[in-house]
Amino acid sequence: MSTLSPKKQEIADRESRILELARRMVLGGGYHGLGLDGLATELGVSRGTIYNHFKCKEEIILALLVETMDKRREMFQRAASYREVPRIRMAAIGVAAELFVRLYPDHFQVEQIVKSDSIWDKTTQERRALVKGCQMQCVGIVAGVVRDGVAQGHLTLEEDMTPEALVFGLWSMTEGAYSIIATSDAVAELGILEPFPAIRRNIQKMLDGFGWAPLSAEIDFDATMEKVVKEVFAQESARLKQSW
Amino acid sequence: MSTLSPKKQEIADRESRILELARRMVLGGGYHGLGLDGLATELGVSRGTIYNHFKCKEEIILALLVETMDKRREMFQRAASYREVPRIRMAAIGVAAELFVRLYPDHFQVEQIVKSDSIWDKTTQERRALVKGCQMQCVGIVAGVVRDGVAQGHLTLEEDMTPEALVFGLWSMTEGAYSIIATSDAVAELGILEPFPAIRRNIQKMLDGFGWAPLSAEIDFDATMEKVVKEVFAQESARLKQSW
DNA sequence: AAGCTTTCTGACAATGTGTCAAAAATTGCG
DNA sequence: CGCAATTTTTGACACATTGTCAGAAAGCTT
Repeated sequence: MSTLSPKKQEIADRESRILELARRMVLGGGYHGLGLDGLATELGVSRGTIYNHFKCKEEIILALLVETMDKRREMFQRAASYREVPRIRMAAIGVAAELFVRLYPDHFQVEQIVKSDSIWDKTTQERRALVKGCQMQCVGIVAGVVRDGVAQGHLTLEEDMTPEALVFGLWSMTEGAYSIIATSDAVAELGILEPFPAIRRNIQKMLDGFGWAPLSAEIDFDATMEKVVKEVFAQESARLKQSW
Repeated sequence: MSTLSPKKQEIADRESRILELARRMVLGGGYHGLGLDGLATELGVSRGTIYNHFKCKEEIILALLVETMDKRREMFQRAASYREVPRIRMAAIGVAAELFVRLYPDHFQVEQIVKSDSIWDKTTQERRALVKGCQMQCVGIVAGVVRDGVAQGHLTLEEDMTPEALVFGLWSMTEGAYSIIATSDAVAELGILEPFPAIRRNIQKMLDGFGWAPLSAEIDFDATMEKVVKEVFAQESARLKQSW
């Protein structure tokens, strides 16, 4: 079981080669940029072979989504474990989210496709469960940090306000912001030359609004986040073209 | 010029019939739910006739987007003119945004499609300009209210923070939140039974974080927003199945 | 090497978009 | 009204793309 036969190995390798190429094609031209014919040709196999790996085109797209979502979950996990007060751990998760979107700029494109098309009908139950599970785990990690903040008395949530509702706000903001950035040049036209710092600031203000101590005015969050980049995400940040 | 000839009238009517039906089809099955063959058949014309109105399928989709965006712009305009302090006018715009998304639930589906696919290449310059213009007008309206808040001393923006950057935050939050709601049942699984009040609250907290007076704790915003619904959007809210 | 199993192939069916010459309908005008 | 000019509509056609499957090829086992 330790080593696969040459043929089996080739097949296993091909699966990731398919995904790698498919990712580039989606990045280039969205849903229609991914053509199974071109994909097969480029890989030096016939179209039928692709269908030995994935039941349909939509399954490939969902597989792409799972790949990056899983990577993000792992980064969130690492950020949430940072040894600091909850509010700073939350900022570390913000660093993770930002690094993620800059490392995998295609992720949001894939996400938009999955949202736009009625893809879910065609895909297998298993893969859909993978997506959902990853999503819920990410939310769970963040909600955990919120809970810690409440437990340590740094943050008091009004009645009928749950940690999850706060996470929903953070999720909305990042999801929306990255989506706007990725699919429109409106941000530049608004005179926002550096969107990422703008997003960070808006998020900080929201957490300030909830009264989560220490407030952003009391701490140099920029320096803190840079520290997180160095200590937790050294490897990832090295792969960025533009420096943090 | 007052009345069109019968034939011209028929053609003019058909254009809106196309859009109306196309909207339903997109709502049903996303990008692929809109089939020009079915569209033509349902309308009792041949496919070629559709192409007399729109150069391609993507143009139809963009036309759908323009229709609803224009409606939203108009609602934003009305909300921003509400005779109150800026922070409440901003809340009125929030009411407009929420009413809009509830009145036109298909809008976000269309928006996702436009974002996912590389649609822009196929469409005409004119219609793209319409979209962009509408977007910018909406942002301009909201930014104007922020400026009023600053001018009246209710809000002080730190240096290198522009009104547009704040609008970007609001835009991100609403865009992201509505997108999450529309395309996933994650919100319900998070135990957020009423997402719209949750969104309102998160937005209020962000504005609180910016220190925009009067703060949400100082005013009964729920009552205020209900008043806006009654006074500014009586007609629209009547069309809602569920009450505000 | 022969036989069995797995994998691959490419022609085929099915579906969908966009085009265009010919047909049909409409309009303008004497 | 009648007829010619113009506009509009039609549907067959060309082309592209996804998914299928019987037969071919390759791999594995003894």
